[in-house]
Amino acid sequence: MPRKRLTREESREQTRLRLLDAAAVVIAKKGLPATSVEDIAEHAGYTRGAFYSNFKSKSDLFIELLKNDHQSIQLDLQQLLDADLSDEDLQRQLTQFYSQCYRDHTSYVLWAEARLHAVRDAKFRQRLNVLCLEKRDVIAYFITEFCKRMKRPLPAPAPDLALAMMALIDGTLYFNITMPNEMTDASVESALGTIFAATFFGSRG
Amino acid sequence: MPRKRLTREESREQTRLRLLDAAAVVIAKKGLPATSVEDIAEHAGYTRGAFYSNFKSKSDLFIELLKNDHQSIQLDLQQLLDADLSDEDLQRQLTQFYSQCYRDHTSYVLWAEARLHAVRDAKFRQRLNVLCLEKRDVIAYFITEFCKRMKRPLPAPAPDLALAMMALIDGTLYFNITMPNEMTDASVESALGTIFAATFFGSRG
DNA sequence: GCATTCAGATACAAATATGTATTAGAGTTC
DNA sequence: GAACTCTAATACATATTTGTATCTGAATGC
Repeated sequence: MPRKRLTREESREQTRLRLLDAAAVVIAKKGLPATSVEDIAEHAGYTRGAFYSNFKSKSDLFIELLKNDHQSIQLDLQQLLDADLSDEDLQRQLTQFYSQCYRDHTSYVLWAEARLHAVRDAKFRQRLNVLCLEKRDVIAYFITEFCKRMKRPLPAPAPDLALAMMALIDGTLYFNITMPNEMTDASVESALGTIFAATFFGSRG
Repeated sequence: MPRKRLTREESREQTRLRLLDAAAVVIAKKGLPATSVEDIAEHAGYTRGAFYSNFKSKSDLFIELLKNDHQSIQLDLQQLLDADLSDEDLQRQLTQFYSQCYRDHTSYVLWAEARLHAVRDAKFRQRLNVLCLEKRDVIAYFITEFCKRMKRPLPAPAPDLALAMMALIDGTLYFNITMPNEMTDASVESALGTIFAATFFGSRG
């Protein structure tokens, strides 16, 4: 198998990506603080030299990792909300979206790590909040439009509701991950569905 | 100032408690994995010798810490729910309870650490789930009774709703902690109040 | 008050982390 | 293809952490 000869830039980019991928796996597995730079480099098939030549620090790499994940989530979500679906389809799609988006738990754990890290590191917190608020805004806009379409008043300020929904979904998925027998997939759907419907329809739909 | 002469048992118990208190502070500040046994001992005014003579491991101490916190929360909550308050008072008290219970952030952070640790450590997860489910049961029972009193059907299985509410509250408080300007105390009250009311009253109360 | 016992300090050995400084080797330029 | 340049490996010096093994001094019991 003839291995393609890479240009310097290509090669560097490949290294970067491999380091990022490796970091996601290792950090999800061991946790951000317990993950050494060497762990990441080694798992990617390099040495620490490669790491320090591509990133300033572990924190630096981590925020980039989150940004990438965030962007792909935002894209998926935006796409879903923009598609002109019937209410029924939309609800089904949204439910599916949220039960899939953390399917392998990696992404969930990374964001949980991030939240915890943010509590302690003000600079990191600011950068993370930017991402969270972007997500909030997409959801808030959707909530607003949805209520408009349903000809119902907003039951509370949309941005507040959006953050609350993010909280609700994330926390519920946590229970789904750590006690799948107590919070089954069906329970997630039922609980979230009930609360969504009650909040935005005013009664069970 | 005549310092009381302590018996061996008293002295040992004091050491234990001091280590636990110190651990809460340091772990909340630096995070569980980043906190060394030495950090804890030193902050309590001892050396590692004292630590290892009182606890098997950091994980061991940590679960004890959580148990203590859990017990005091359970007690407060139980007391609140058992008191025969008017619906209005109860709602006010509950709101206050939840905005106070993480007042200094320490407790919140410890539970966040615990959740993350639980994702990775199966043994720890089991022990933590016991605590979570105890809390869930108290809340589920309350939800059931409340709906009965209101003569309303349960909108979904009470245990599922209880976990969802725990998720909602915790996550919302997280935003309140990390972006207090975006999720103000007033926002917390408004968002939680709206969702509670919608879910359990079927309309805004 | 002397011998005993136990809480906690001290000493030690092994492992792991970090960041930088230097080096080797492959890509680039002409 | 020779000089150059950058990526990533290697070497190094320093700092932490861990658990255990041993020691000391203060409570206990006779």
